[in-house]
Amino acid sequence: MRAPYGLNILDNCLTCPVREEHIFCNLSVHAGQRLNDIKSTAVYPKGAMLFIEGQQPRGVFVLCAGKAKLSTSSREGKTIITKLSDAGDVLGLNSVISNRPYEVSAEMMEPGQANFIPRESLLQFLKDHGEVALRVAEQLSRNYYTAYEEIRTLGLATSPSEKFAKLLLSWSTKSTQNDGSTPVKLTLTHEEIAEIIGTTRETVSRLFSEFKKRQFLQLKGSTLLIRNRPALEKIVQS
Amino acid sequence: MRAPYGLNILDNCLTCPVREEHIFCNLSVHAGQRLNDIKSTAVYPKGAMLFIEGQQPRGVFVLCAGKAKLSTSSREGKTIITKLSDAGDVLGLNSVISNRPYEVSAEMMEPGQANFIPRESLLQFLKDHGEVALRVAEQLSRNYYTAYEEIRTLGLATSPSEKFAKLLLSWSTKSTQNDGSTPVKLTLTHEEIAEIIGTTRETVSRLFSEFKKRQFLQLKGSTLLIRNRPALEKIVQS
DNA sequence: GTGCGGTGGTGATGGTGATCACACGAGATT
DNA sequence: AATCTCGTGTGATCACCATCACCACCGCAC
Repeated sequence: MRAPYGLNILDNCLTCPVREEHIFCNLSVHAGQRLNDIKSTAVYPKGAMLFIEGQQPRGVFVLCAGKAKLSTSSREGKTIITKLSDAGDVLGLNSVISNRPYEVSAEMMEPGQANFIPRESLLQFLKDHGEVALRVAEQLSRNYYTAYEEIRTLGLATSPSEKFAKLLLSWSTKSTQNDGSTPVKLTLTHEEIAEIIGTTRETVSRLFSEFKKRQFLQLKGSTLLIRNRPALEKIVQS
Repeated sequence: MRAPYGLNILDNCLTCPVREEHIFCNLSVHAGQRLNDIKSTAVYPKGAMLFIEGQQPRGVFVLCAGKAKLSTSSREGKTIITKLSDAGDVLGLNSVISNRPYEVSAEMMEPGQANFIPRESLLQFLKDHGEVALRVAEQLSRNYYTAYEEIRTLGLATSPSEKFAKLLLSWSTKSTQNDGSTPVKLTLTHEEIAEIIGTTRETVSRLFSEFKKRQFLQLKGSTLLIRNRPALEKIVQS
C-alpha cells in the first residue's frame, strides 16, 4: 500500500513509505535529525525536470509522491526511457557519489514531491555516518542490477515483440486475479512504451493489435488485462 | 605501463599497478595487513571461468594479470560481452555487496592471476573499515556508468556500423601517432566483436571489409590502424 | 461551434541485417 | 598426407521493422 498519487503533501517524506530497502530509513536518531537538517522539500508539476542528462550533479532527489521517468537521448533526438521511478526511489545517487554528470534526465510524469539533498551535504553526511555509506553501496548495486536487466533486454531480446512481452510481464508481476487474468493500470502512451523497449510508436500500436487479436491481452479503457500469461512467457524465453 | 601479460607471478598483486582508482590501494597499514590475510591468490589458464552467471556470489576477484571477458547469455545461446577487464579490475563486487547471483560470467581470455576475497571476509572487512566502504561505493558507481554506456550503445545506436565505429574509437582512445593514424593490437575474433556490439559474425566481417575499402582503417597482421578517425566519429554521432 | 495538439490505428514501401550456405587458409593432431 | 577445427570472407535470400503518409478521434481552449 503506497501513498496515493497526486499532490498529497507529506510532512516529512524521508520517513519511508514501507520500503525496507530505503537507504534513509531506520537511521539512528542523530543521523535522522542531521538528514532532516540538510534536506529541503519541493513540489513539482507534471513535466518538471528534476535534472538533465549531462548536468553536473547538484544533489540527490528522494521521490515522495508522484512518478518520474528517467531517460537518455542521442543527439538525433532518439530517446530511451531506462526506468520509471516511484515514491521512495532515490534519484541521481550515482552521479553524486562519483561526481560525474547525471547520466539520465529525470522528468515528473505527474505532479509530485521530492526531497532534495545537496551533494556536498550528502557526502559529508556519509563521511560522518559510515553505516549509511554501506547502505548507499547496497543501493548502488541494486541500481546496477536494474541497469543490467536493461542491458539484457536491449542486447539479448532482438524482436520488439519479445521486449514488449517482457515489459507486459514485468508490469503484471504479482497481483494475479483468481481467474488467472491480471489487471494493470496503463498510464503510458504508446510513444513512451516505444521508448522503453527501443522501437517505434507504430510498432507498439501494431503489437497491441496483434496481442489483442491473439487473445494475449485485453483493454478496457486504460485497464490492461493479461489473458494468456504463458503465451507471453513463451515469447520471452530469454 | 602495465605489467606484461602472460604468466608473470606477482608476489602480492593487491598492490596496484598504478591505478589510482583501485579501491584496495593506499589503505592504512592495518587495513592493508588485514586484506592480505583474507585474500588468496590463484593462477588461471586461458578459458578458465572465474564465476558463472546465476551462481551465488562466493567472493570478489581482483585481476592481477591477464584479461577477462564478462558476458551474459540468453537461453537460446545468444551471448553479449559486456566488458573486457584488465589487470587491476575488481570482478564480482556488485553481486557480493548486494548478495545477488553473479549477473555475468567471467572468463579468462589469456592465462592470468587473480586474488580471491571471500564474501563474508570482505563484508566484515568493510564493516570494520568504513573508509573502504566509500571507496567501494565509488567503484560501484563507476561500474554503473560503464553499464549505462552499454545501455546507450545498445539502445540508441541502431545500426551495427554505428556500434562498430564506436567500438573502434573506444579502442584507439589516446595514443595517436604523429601521422594521425592510431595502432591498436587486435586480440578479439570477429565472433567476439559481434558479441560486444550485438550483431552477427558475418556482419562484423563485412564491416571490416567495408571500412577497409573506405580507407577508415587498415590491418597489418593483428595490428589495427585507424586511418580516418573523423569519418568514424561522424558515423557515431550519438 | 471551430481549431488544434496529442494520441492512436493502419496501409505501403524499402532497406537492412540475420540467416543459410559454402569455400578458403592456417594450425594442430592423427 | 589426411583430416579436423577454428577463424574468416562472401554471395543469395528474405522476414522484419523503420519510415512515411494519412486518417480518426478525443479533449480542450478560444
